[in-house]
Amino acid sequence: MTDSPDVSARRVTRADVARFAGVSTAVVSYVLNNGPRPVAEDTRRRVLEAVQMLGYRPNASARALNLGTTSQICLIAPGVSNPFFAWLTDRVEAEARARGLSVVIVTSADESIVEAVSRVSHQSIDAVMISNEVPATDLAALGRSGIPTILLNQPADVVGMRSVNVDRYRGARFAVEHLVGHGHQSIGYIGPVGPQETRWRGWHDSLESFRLPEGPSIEAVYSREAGYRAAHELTALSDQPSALFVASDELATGVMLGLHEGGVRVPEDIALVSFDGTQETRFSIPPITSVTQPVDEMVRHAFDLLTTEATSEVIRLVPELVLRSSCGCPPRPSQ
Amino acid sequence: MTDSPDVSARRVTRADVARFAGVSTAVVSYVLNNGPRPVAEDTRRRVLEAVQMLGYRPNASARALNLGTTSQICLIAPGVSNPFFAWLTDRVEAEARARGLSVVIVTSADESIVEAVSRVSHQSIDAVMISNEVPATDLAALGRSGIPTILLNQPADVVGMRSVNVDRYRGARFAVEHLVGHGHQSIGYIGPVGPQETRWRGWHDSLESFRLPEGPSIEAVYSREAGYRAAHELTALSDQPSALFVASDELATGVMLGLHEGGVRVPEDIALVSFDGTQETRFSIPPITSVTQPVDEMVRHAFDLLTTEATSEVIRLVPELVLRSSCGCPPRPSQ
DNA sequence: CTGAAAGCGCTAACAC
DNA sequence: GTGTTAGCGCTTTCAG
Repeated sequence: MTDSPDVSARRVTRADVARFAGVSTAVVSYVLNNGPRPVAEDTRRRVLEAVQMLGYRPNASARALNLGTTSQICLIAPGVSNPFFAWLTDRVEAEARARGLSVVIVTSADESIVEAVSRVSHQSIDAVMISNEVPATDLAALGRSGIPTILLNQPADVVGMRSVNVDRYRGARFAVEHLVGHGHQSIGYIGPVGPQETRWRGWHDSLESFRLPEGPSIEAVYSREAGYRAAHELTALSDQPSALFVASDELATGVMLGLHEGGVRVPEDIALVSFDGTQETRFSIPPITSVTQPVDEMVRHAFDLLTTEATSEVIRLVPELVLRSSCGCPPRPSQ
Repeated sequence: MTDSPDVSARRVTRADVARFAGVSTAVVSYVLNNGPRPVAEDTRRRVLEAVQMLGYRPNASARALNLGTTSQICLIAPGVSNPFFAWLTDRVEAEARARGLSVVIVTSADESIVEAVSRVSHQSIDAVMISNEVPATDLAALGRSGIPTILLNQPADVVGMRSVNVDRYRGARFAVEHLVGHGHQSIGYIGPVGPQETRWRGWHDSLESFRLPEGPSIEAVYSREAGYRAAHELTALSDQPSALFVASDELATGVMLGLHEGGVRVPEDIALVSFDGTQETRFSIPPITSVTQPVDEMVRHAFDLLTTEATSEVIRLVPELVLRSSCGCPPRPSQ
């Protein structure tokens, strides 16, 4: 009646189960996989019993080898300490689980994306989702890996590459339009700067459409630190903007502290809108108005694309501006 | 000179490489694995060239089947949206990568840990690290999975189970001692409550040692929401404590907002110390004094334990109180 | 409804 | 220094 098998014993295989149940190995497979051939109810029971008794656990590697599929996908991301990627990662894991897949995570904060991809290509993985921003030059190497790949949260459309992302340009415009709509005439920007940067461009073009002067634009990479320093730069400026569009929540966290230390109050002295819409924005002091990414939807689409024939399909979703206190507009009570 | 192989072609195997290079499959293995037999420099070059030409990528499943090892470990955690687990996950991934392993993540926020473990046990995984708090009843099932397991960040010591964690009890005492040392006589607690809860006990016992009355203790699960609500409960109390020990950073984030809304200033009206020491504490407003976990060290020990003979070894590290503004003591300039 | 057997792609004895 | 070959544990076709 001992149900915990000897630990030191050779691992139980399908052959052991077959022997114990008095059937062939094929039947064991039929039972365990519910097919592809039918099995008599009685036999099935015997097999299941043997499995129990022996404490048999199938060997996933053998199965993968045979089937040519591992039921594992890989998520490449800069890391999960950034709350947006944490959010994304949690959603990817949940969705994968719902579809019977598991997720291998690969962080590529300090190494090139090519190396990350190459590392992944040495594992047997059914598909890869890349949520890093991939430099154009690395794209070719990426495609050559041979593994079905889908770009997640990647701003640029890439030829021949499936991609699910959010229209950051429009998101940025939403933010600026909202601020302008509430009377702001001088709107600054903190984040990656340049014509390649969709959020910067959205901010820039939007101001142009409104024939407003371009507020100060301070370059910052995606980190709390960078936001913090940028805010200090900003408060040192002679002409302060009345509002600020910050390219990510993570940045915004740092910006808020920097402004606070500089004696600049949000939203009284400066209105602030950020981009991402993670949990942090809800519990920041004050809570931050943020262009919120439809992460659930994005992830669902990504998985759907995986089971799709089309080799090149781009899905672009529209983010939504969620109002909280940081922009000075009366936010809904609890958001 | 076309180096991108036909996509629709059957995947190239080691046999193809061998044929192309005019050697046996064994030699290909010897080259690719740098052993176990020596290979003539010239032959090696030919093989490597063939690999290049054919775009050969080894099949990890086959390798795993043969070797009985996958070079994958699994990290079970409640999820990465909690900044502490995000931190932990990033460190685990980095350390794994440094050791040539990859990590599959399994989130078990909404399912029982037993199910998570069972799911993991159907994958071929070399080892599992569990950073959830595992109910005692589930421990047996866990051990029976047969996969080398190590408890990460688990407060309780478990017989026959390797474990790396932090002395939360002492950590909590550090927090309270610090607050008492700075004149606080009424110190409250927010977090999981009860004699099982090491942080609660640390707070409780510490007050007892100082012969101080027990401040208000408000139960809260680990979420920003819960912290937020707890803070509102606290501000509604007739006798406010002058200081607060909060069981986690994530909770603290919510608490800070709740206090803010209740018109209670930190640290002027109430000093606050939390537990974990994630990035968020540095960029909170004000920055939060926190009992900081030695995550790097913890993770390194965990991996070391994996390659260790000892089946039951417990490593308990000591956290460190990192001073910031939230407790009202003059913090070092930039921490 | 059940069984025998041929691989899946790789590693590493073991021969030469 | 190189080649032959027997598996690793599983799935599934093809015969019964």
